[in-house]
Amino acid sequence: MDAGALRRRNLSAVLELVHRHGGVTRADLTRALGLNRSTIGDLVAVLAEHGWVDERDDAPRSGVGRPSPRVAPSDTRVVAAVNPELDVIDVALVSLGGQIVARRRVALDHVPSVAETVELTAQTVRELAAETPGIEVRAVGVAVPGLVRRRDGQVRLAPHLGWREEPLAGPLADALGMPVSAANDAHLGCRAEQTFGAGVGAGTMLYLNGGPSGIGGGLVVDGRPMDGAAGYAGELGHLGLDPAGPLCACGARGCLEALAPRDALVAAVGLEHPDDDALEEALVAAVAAEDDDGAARTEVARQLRWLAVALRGAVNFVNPDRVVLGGHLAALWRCADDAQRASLIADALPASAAEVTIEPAALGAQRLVIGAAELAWDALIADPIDALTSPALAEA
Amino acid sequence: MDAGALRRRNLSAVLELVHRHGGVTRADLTRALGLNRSTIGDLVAVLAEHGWVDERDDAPRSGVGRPSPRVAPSDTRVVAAVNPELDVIDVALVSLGGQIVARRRVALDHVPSVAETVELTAQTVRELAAETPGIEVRAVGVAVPGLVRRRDGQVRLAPHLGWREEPLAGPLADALGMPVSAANDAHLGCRAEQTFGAGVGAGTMLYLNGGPSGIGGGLVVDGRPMDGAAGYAGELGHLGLDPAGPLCACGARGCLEALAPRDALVAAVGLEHPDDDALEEALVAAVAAEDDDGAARTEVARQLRWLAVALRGAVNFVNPDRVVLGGHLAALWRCADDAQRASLIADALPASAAEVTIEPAALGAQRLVIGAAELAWDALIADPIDALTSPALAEA
DNA sequence: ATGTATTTGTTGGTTGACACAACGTATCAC
DNA sequence: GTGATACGTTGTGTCAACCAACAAATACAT
Repeated sequence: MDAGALRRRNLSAVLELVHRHGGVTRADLTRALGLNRSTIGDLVAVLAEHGWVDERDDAPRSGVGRPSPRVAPSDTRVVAAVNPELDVIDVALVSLGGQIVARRRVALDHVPSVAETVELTAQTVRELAAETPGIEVRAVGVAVPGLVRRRDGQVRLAPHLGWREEPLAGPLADALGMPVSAANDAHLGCRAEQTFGAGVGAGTMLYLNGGPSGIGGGLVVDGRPMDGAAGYAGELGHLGLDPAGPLCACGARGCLEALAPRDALVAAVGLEHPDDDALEEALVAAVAAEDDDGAARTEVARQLRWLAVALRGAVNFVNPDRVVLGGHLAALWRCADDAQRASLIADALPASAAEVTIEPAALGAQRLVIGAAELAWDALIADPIDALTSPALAEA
Repeated sequence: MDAGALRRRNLSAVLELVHRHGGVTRADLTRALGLNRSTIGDLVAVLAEHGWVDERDDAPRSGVGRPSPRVAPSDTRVVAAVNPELDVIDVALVSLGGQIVARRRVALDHVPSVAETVELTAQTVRELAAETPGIEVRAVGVAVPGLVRRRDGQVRLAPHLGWREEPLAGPLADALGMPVSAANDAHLGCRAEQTFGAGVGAGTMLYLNGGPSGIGGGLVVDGRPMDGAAGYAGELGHLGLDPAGPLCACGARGCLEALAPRDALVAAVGLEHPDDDALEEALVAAVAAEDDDGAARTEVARQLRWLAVALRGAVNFVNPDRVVLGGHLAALWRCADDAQRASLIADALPASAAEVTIEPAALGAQRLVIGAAELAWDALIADPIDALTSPALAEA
């Protein structure tokens, strides 16, 4: 590691702190990084000069002494976040600090092909960029509902979209002329919750998300999101819990995903195609109702029991300090009573269970685009020097 | 990160390479670290001056050009590795590079208390150090058969030894006057296999070890051993696989550990208290025998099926590129036929299963002391500058 | 055997990043 | 207002790594 790498590392550390906190004072930076005031001033000056951060005088006064200026993310340096789904392509521009500065949901009347997705995405990103004067898009992150190979952004299998072995990041990078990364949507939901949601401050975090197409998740180890060998880590839906259980889409029996399906909850409350908020509301109401016939309450209790078995194994396995539940698993959590909540990790080894807190996801519908933006920011934050001179999609 | 930290980091990187490879040429170091020849020369000179490495002229000639001297670990700088067990305390001195330079197994006629363990260990370390002229012991690592809190080396629960909430690292550090770390034995077996055994080169590795007291394990993420929030990660024996299964010692039903116990294999081959090698030999023979009555073969097949369920879930969860099996699980692997071996991950998601290789552990009976030594080396390698001036237990 | 190409170690000077100390400035408490 | 506190700024110092030139040691070709 040479001196240049040292500079890069420190710039990266400053940028990361500004990103995670959405703005910090220079005094905070000196304390957090242990560097000299003059060095921090130098680092911030470099970043400000290139337009990555702005220095403002709006920091809250914290006590006696000369006030320290706030180093705030610039809203002219953004990444694009993309989330293709069944009937919509969700595109957003996200600034340092995780703020969504522009967003457009492109409605579709059919399930998009990869080629269509690439074209519509590129077009939408260009349009959004053109609408905001002075903005520069520097990278793209894509959240795909399926298995994505991290190193080249190849979609291995997205059953929902009918995609199989389709290159995605490459063509989109060609179309937009900037780096593109892609990853699994649940992974990126985990990223988002970790950075800005219910996982802030967690060291080792387990994230489980329940959606219409199954249960996915992510794992954070020592504050770093874990990808696994190829980027498929976190598929918690396919823990085998019961050899006598129902057949799962994956071909095995008794997967968590088959034992606690979202569909069953939807059916129990008698709704059609509710979003997560509507499902949660209906479930909480149904469980709370005294005159409930019991279908919802029974199904909730049943799914909670299986969730407990899965969590017992997973908590023993990775010893997390936080577990975050999203999608319909968050709905289960919200309508569980205290005894049910306690039972979720009651059977885990006491030493591991003692240090873990369970929380519902906090970011709601913005989770995936924020997570995708995190993915795009990764490389830029890790190597700000290269990014300073890299090509950008400037305003038209 | 200041310039001093840069120096520390580079010294650490050199030391780590020398450690992992048991000696490398200076030319290798320049290539691996991307530093200038003169810088490498300087770094090596510092380490050699303080006695951590030796420069020798015995490097294999690799081609034209001036030969590069080999930077080899010195065998005078060692750490102590300790493994208390039911009837023995295993103590070894291990040099950089993982070479055991001295070892003594202190036999006991009863299960030792923590106080006895501390005293016997301290005494044995001092004796071993006194036997070898010029040797300096700089740190201690302890492999404990139980749950150990990493940050302070407190034994939470070691049922085998009857220890519960016993401080261990602190008293031993006081007795020997040097830093002491302690961790779970399966964790450290994982460390050893990762660094010097079947896990060399793996990025994400899953390690499962089967022993008389249950099934433990460890997880390596991006080349770094994962501890979890408090150091209890890797307890793979308590994945819940069958709600109708037998009761486990942990209180839950259908844990892997209860479904694939070592005892059942021992009983099937009719041995009494065999070590792992004897068990493996007997199992392989029993399964291979044509006139086998089937007890061993049936039990092996049954355990392999449960192991497959556990591996399916774990492989889907963490997407490893390598799975290493130790203890009686290695014996299972060795006597499995090709179809059985393939079935171990046949049910995992194809994308994840495609990249994983399964291997039996390679290090045998030295695994735990080597792993414990790795633990002790950690801090020294991470911060060689401090270690240069730290107190040492020199020869008497 | 001799010369040439190749690779590496060594040396002295240069560069770059951060630390340090002194000073200027802004706020708070009294 | 005055002192205390905290912080930014500036010029100088220090340390680690780089670089270029040279020397040394080997392989290979003739």
